Amino acid sequence: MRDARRLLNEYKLTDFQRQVLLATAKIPKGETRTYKQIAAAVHRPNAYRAVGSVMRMNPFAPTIPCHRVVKSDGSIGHYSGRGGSKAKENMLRREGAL
DNA sequence: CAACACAAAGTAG
DNA sequence: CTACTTTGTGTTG
Repeated sequence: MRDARRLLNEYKLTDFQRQVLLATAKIPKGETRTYKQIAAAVHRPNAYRAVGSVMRMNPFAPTIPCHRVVKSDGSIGHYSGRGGSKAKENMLRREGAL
C-alpha cells in the first residue's frame, strides 16, 4: 500500500485519480467496497463511473487492488486485469471477501 | 477546445 | 428480472 502512495506522489495524475487510487489501495483485505463508496470517499458521490475509467487505464494495475471494488449489489462487474472478472472473483474468495 | 468512452448506479417497466 | 437513462472524469483527436 505504501508503495502505491509513493507511486501516486511520483506519477503525474489528477487529484481525482490520486484519491481514487489511494482509496482503493486502502481497502482492507477480506473486504470489498462499491464504486459508489470509492466515489463518495473522494467527494465525488456521482463519479463512480469516473472511478472505473481511472481503474480501466490503471497505471498501477497490480499495485492497486482494484479487484476489491465491486458493484453496489455485490456483483463482480468487469476487470481489465489478467483473468478478467473470473480471476477477480477467485481472488475475493481467497481473501474471504466473498 | 470538443467529442467520445467507461470496470456503474439508479429508475422505470 | 430486464431495459433505458443518467453522470463525472479520463483520454484521444
